[in-house]
Amino acid sequence: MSKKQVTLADLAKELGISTATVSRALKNYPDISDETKKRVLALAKRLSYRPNSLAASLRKQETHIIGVIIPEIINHFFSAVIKGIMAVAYEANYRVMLCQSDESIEKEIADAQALLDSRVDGLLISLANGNHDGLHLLDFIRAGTPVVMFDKVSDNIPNVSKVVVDDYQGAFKAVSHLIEQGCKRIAVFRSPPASTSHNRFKGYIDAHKKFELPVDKGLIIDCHNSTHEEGYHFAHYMMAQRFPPDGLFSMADSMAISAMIAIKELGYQIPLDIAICGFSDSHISSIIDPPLSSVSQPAFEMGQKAMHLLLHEIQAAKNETTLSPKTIVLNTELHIRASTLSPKSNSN
Amino acid sequence: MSKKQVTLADLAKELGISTATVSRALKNYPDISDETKKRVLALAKRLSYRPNSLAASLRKQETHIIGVIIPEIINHFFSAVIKGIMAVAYEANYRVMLCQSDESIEKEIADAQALLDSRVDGLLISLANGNHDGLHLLDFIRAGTPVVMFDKVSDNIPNVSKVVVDDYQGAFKAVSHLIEQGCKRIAVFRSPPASTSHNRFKGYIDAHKKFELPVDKGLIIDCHNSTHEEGYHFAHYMMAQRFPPDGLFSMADSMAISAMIAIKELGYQIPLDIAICGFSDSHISSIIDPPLSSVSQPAFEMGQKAMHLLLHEIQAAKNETTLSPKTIVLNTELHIRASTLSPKSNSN
DNA sequence: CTGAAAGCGCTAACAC
DNA sequence: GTGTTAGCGCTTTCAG
Repeated sequence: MSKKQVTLADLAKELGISTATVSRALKNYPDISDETKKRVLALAKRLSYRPNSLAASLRKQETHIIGVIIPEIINHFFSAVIKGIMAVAYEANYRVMLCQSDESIEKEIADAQALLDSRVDGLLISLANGNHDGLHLLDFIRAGTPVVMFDKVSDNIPNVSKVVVDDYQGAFKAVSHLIEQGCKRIAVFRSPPASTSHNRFKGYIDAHKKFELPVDKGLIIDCHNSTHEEGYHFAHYMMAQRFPPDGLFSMADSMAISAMIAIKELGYQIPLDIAICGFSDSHISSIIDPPLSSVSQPAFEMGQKAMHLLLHEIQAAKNETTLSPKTIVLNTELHIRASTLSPKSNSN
Repeated sequence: MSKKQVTLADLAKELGISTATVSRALKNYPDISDETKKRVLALAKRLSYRPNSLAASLRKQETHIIGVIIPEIINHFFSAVIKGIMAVAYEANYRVMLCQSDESIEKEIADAQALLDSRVDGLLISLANGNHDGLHLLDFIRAGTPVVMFDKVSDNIPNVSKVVVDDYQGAFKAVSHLIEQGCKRIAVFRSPPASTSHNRFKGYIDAHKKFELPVDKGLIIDCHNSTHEEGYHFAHYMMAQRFPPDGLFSMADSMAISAMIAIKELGYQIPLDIAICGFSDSHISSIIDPPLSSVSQPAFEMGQKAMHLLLHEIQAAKNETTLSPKTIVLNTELHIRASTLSPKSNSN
């Protein structure tokens, strides 16, 4: 297809030297005379020579490419993570092959397989929702390719480092705050099965325990995909109950925001009738009316940290050493805004 | 580094046949006996053989990887485009190498170079801001690697297909609408130099011409990066003028939204004192108060179309044929909401 | 300081 | 239906 590329051999022939020398000259090896180096560089430039990374990768058994698999790219949180990953990757001279599982486990597996076949030097992955433990990642371990998981992780893969936020604490703080504001019946929009959702739910439960508040099972609402549509739908469902909640903890801002819209349409006041707290602190939360309280997560930093970890592991693998797996837990922060600042707390 | 991978040769030796046969068996070639095929497949599975794409790519001179360069990933528009790209790529069994220029021309050039060295089969790019014509892309053309530009494009590269939205019409409709609502002095937040910004500005000017409304140079506000911060800042600047505008056309929703916040804080009413229209129709526009009128762009579709075009060109390049470059222009739609529905139109 | 030669893992003529 | 062989373009011993 493409016009014939110019290769080391072409340069070598033209200069009457060996490809080995040309290769070394281009790579700025110490043992090459300035003279040859200059001639090679000049010719390479003149013929606009471009090294073939494929060939180098095949030979060196390393690609300087890392694979990234995320569930969904149209998502402020994940795009921020990717940005963090790419920032570090760029500095370290690594390229990124990006895949999106679309929350499908099958696609995630297929993508991982393809990345493995591409001989990526490492993999960064956030698991798709669902009760799967990511065992297909063992193929990477077996091949000696480092894997670092972030955000939605699995505990069933030995020897894998992870970067997560403290989902438990975040949820615990959020729900405790709601209770302190006087909420007695706090509904929860529970995201689909994933480590994050699991830990946040524990935080929800434990906050209730701490304040000795009973948990009403009827207020636990399981969502399938954390979309705006679901938030809207479940808000209606929730407020139509015989004893509607006076607080809502939504594990995703998207749902929290749509719920707010639905609730306002229904004629309820926020936070007077129901206080609402989200998770992720998307920029939008501070903008809507009333401003939405939310738990913020350091997405960009998560990407950076994950990539750094991976680079270390790649380095270690090169040296045939093994690092003991690390788990980095980043702090969440509860941003309290009007949607939870209830006068109820006074009348309490 | 990695444990020794199992190769075709390993399978061949174990089975006492040649690598060629193994290769053919795995690829389901017609001229292979069912017997051998079965044996090969079985062994491959047992040893969990994985093909080395690197080697195949080097040999076949095609990688089944496409490069994508965008200015910024934390951006609803661009992530939606990427999603469109990846959806089509996945179906066609292509991988995506993603780069982010961060609106830096130098980084864009470096990324393009790296992608070229990786021998991607094609490139999809949206140019970084600034008055540059993307001439570095000629390297791809020279190498016979197809390029398709989208959104922010350049007209100075011959033989390159493009996918854009009708920025001119979008802006023209938006500004015409503002004028019809009674606005007499319409400020514009002009995004940094780029094809999109250029065309939208033309639409702004021509709408004024159509209605024989003079353009006040003082109302043309040049932004550096279309951020929320800028929107906020320039809103203050704009309203502090001796004759503040009664309309605002912002080339980015981000700025429009922050401007709304600033303007409300200053005590002005929207749209009574000033009507506001944005561009991009981010989900947020329909949520804020008042809902923001905005010009929507079909981002996902843009990604799909661009990838389809690229696939065609890759196919053509393989067949040594050349397609005449195409430019696909997608329609924009003006979503009219409360931020521009001014009572002024009645008193007119 | 430079060259010869082997080989990374795969595919595609070309034989038989 | 299967094997032989020659590379794809690069890096890296090993020799000199």
